[in-house]
Amino acid sequence: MASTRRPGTEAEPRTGPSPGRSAAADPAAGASAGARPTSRDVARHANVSQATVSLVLGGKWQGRVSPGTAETVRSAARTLGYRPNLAARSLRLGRTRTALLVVPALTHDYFARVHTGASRVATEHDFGVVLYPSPEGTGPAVDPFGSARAALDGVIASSMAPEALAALRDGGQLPLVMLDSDPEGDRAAATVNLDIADGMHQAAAHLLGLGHRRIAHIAAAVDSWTFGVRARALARAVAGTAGRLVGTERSGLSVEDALEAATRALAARPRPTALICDDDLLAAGACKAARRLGLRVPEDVSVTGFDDLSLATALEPELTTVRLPAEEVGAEGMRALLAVLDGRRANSPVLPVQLVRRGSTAAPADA
Amino acid sequence: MASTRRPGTEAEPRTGPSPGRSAAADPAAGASAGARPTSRDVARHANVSQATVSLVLGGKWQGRVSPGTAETVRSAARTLGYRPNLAARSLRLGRTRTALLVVPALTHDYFARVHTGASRVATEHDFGVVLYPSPEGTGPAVDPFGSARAALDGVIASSMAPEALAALRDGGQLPLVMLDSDPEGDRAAATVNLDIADGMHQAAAHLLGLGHRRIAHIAAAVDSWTFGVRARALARAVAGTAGRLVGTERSGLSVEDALEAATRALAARPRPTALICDDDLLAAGACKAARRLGLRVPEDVSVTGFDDLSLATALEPELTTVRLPAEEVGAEGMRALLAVLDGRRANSPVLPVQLVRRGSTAAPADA
DNA sequence: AAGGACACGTTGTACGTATAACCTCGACGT
DNA sequence: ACGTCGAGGTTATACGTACAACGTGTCCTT
Repeated sequence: MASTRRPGTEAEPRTGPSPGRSAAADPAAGASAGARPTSRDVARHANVSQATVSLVLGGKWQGRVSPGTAETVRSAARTLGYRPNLAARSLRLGRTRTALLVVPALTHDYFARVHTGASRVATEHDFGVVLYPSPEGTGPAVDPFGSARAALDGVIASSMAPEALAALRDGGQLPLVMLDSDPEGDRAAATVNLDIADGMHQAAAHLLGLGHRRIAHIAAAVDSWTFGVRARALARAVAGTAGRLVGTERSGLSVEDALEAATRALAARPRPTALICDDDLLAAGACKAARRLGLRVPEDVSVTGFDDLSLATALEPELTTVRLPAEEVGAEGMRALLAVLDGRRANSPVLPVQLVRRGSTAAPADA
Repeated sequence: MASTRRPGTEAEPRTGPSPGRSAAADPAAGASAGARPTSRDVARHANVSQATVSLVLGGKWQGRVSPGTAETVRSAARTLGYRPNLAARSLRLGRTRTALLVVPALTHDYFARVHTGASRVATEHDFGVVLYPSPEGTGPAVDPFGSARAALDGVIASSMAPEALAALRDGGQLPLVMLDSDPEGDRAAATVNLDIADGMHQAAAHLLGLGHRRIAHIAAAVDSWTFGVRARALARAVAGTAGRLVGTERSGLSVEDALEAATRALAARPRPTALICDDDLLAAGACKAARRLGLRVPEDVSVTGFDDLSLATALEPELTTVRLPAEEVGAEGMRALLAVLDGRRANSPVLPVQLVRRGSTAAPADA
């Protein structure tokens, strides 16, 4: 009792002439081997209707199709190598199971990791991720929904500037999950944040505990929520202690820029004994600056980074830095988006961060 | 004579009942503001047929639609905020204008740059790129076409191992462009390669020219065409010169692994005076190893890298390395794929590479 | 004056899928 | 003997778009 044969399903009657299709255009037509099989081909092969194929392969056949027929259909699909046409499915369902991930720059290790995490969770849920390499060269007015070729179900945006965010929401009324962004400006359905303030507190406390009293801040000159938090948290962490913030130098997010900024910071007299940097890239530049001034790290000047990029352990000395669970941020962002799309209540976690003590910090010599 | 009014286009006669759609399901229905506008909405707004809208917005209206009507249509589309439904378009056209990019790991700067380049060219041609984070955690048998949710027009694969490549081609009969891969195994429609051999020759010649005679190779323990080329090219470059290859240590593609490998290489007696590394990450590890052994770079041992990652200039001393035009590789790959899809003849360029001399190499002390 | 030829649109499909609504049996209770 | 009911399917759409094929008036040629 493998399959229940039915009459009347053998010859698929074409409902009418099809003037819109010139079959003579394709010289290879006639042989059925060329084109990709459709659900109708599977149906023909299994002696059932296309609807049955859809039911079986869609998993909704319980009590509507007999187990034997279901297995026949699955087997036919397998032998034909059937893969559903995603465009057709998306058109029918109005959903694409694809999310847009907007990041400032994929070449920054942090965002690459965020992508990895988001992509992993997406794959687990049969979802896709398409990247939007954020408006750096093309100007800020690029429409993500124009350039992202895929139809989208939702958006995950990391470290978005406020104005870019506005453009995003205007472009499409899609569910939005924000990463590393101001949780107050809640145009988002959910937010995933890191406890950046705590990280900065840990870094500052670490330096203060070592005896540092003159600390300079190498700040990222990027208009992003996360860097604002870092500056404020550092100010608060130092306030009321024996230490002092003896300068803030703003720098672009590159080693070269940071080298210049740190050189300026180290020109102050009395010289700061520690540089607290907004990013590991900046910390790398700070180390270079120190050494060019004839100062040793950490003996003459301590340096801390932020993010714990792979760079942190490639440098020498290895960077003391604040480790951010980047992949987890991406993963949680995707989970939140999936929850929203399911109509479930998405939580907006704040993930903990952890100072990692390595070789770039030590007690100051003059303490 | 702005627009030619026509009778009979006012009331769009619904061709029949639509039992497949329960309008009562959506409580917000009735008001026309909720849903995304379709080309038919634009047509209604502009008093033309949907076909005309398609012609105008598709740009194929020359001589078929009057300029005035065309402008009316465009204006209507603008005010309604019309965006074509990509799923429907893909279904109709059988093409998606989306390419799959397969890379081993996006967290490696090189591949992030390849993606950037490919993505840039894609955007210029109104194409999309979806990433396939290659089978590292999930095992090598993952089907890229199952996990990539988008329907695809073609595939660009970088540094693919042979067996993974086979799985790729079995999965879908899509045009394939290979990057950094064996040009002989031409299952690909086109290949984009770097002149890796020349790069290795430049590095070796540089060291030999400085007077180095005992050179060790820190080789990447990755089964990839590009690393095979590096090893063979190095052997050839050194053969017949006053220099000698005094050891090859294989290492995983991480700083930690490279540290161990380089430590082994530097344990040889007489000690090599130069380490030539397959990758900047490995070079970073080599520098760490040297310093832990009390050796200075470059005074006691010279180190060269490969790729010119951002890491190269973050280190101190900055790495002498072979610069690879990563973005250009991605861009050329996408151009080649677009050419193939257009039915044009795609060329398979071999891009030049350039040694960048920095601080990690110098003449040996004992020369 | 007749017959194109052209400009400017329109009507009608089909792409492949998912599902609502319908149909056809055999079994079963009364 | 006959309605009824459920199991196990089928038939008929519609999603939104891009054309192929087919009208219309209008002007120009012969």
